[in-house]
Amino acid sequence: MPQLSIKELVDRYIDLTFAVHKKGESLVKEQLQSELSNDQFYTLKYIYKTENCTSTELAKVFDVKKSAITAVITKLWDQDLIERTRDQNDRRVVYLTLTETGLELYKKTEERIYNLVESIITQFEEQEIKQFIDTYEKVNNILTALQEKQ
Amino acid sequence: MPQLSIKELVDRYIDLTFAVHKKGESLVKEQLQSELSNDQFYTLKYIYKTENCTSTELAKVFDVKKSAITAVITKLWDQDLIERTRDQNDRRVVYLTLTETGLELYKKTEERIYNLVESIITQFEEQEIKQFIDTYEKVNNILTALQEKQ
DNA sequence: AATAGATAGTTCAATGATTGAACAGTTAAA
DNA sequence: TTTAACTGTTCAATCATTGAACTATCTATT
Repeated sequence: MPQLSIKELVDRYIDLTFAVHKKGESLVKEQLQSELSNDQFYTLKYIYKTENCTSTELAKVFDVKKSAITAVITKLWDQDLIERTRDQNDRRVVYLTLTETGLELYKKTEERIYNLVESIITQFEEQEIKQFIDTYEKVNNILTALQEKQ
Repeated sequence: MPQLSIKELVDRYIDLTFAVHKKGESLVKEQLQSELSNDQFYTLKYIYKTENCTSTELAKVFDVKKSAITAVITKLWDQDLIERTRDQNDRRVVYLTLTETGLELYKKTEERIYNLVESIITQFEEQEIKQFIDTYEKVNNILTALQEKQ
């Protein structure tokens, strides 16, 4: 049995990250049923999950300029899906939260994504997928460290 | 020690796919040093790796309309990075290949990406990362099957 | 052979997303 | 108090993507 070289591992990793992401995005898109774009969904999700979420933070996480975030936010705000609240101590800062409508739409679509991912994950032995996600988390930490060195 | 529920696994998986992809894209972008956009790089890569690559295939893999691919291809073609060759048996079909310049640029940037990914992968025990990539491959296969059902 | 339908790829106008630069308002530091 | 830094917005310019119409070609049916 031939030993797998580092080169082969690297190649497979690069190809897989691309392929898995593309297919995932396309399946997520179906679940959103044109009510939201993928990016709009991820934005709602991030705001929902994050205490005191700001534009600056979103710009960093989504890796786009702040003016792009303003556009995204304004579009969601126009649809009454999110609220903007000024920090009373630092009046430059605007906190983003979901409105009731926004929360409802988020929860509804989130559930569809959840079901999709669950249907994938439950095809594995618990031990295998748990190990996978643990390693994935380590990869994420390594990437974070690499980025901060920058 | 509390048992990890499916719900927690699903949540972590969803968050990780998003986070890892964003950070990866941002690090790849640095390596490309504004000579190519990420999508241009992936396009060159796909053409390089694929025998008899066509627009239709690229549109499917990148999940965009064929007119978008025409735009991408034309831009690379303008820079003399790729060639278009008509199939002599079916004259509707156009095959895409890298020019010498395209191949050179691809190889140069590919090497930088390779070094980046290698520096991540070699932080793991070989057994752990090998297992990770095997499971990743299975995830990819499941996604392919899901997409084909569509 | 003649026709109709499917397929590969392109064109082009319209739409959307992202950037870059300038800006207003606010805070922190010297 | 002045200066510098920071948060977020505006707006014009740029770039990517779509949708529809189109050309050229091939396949299947009669």
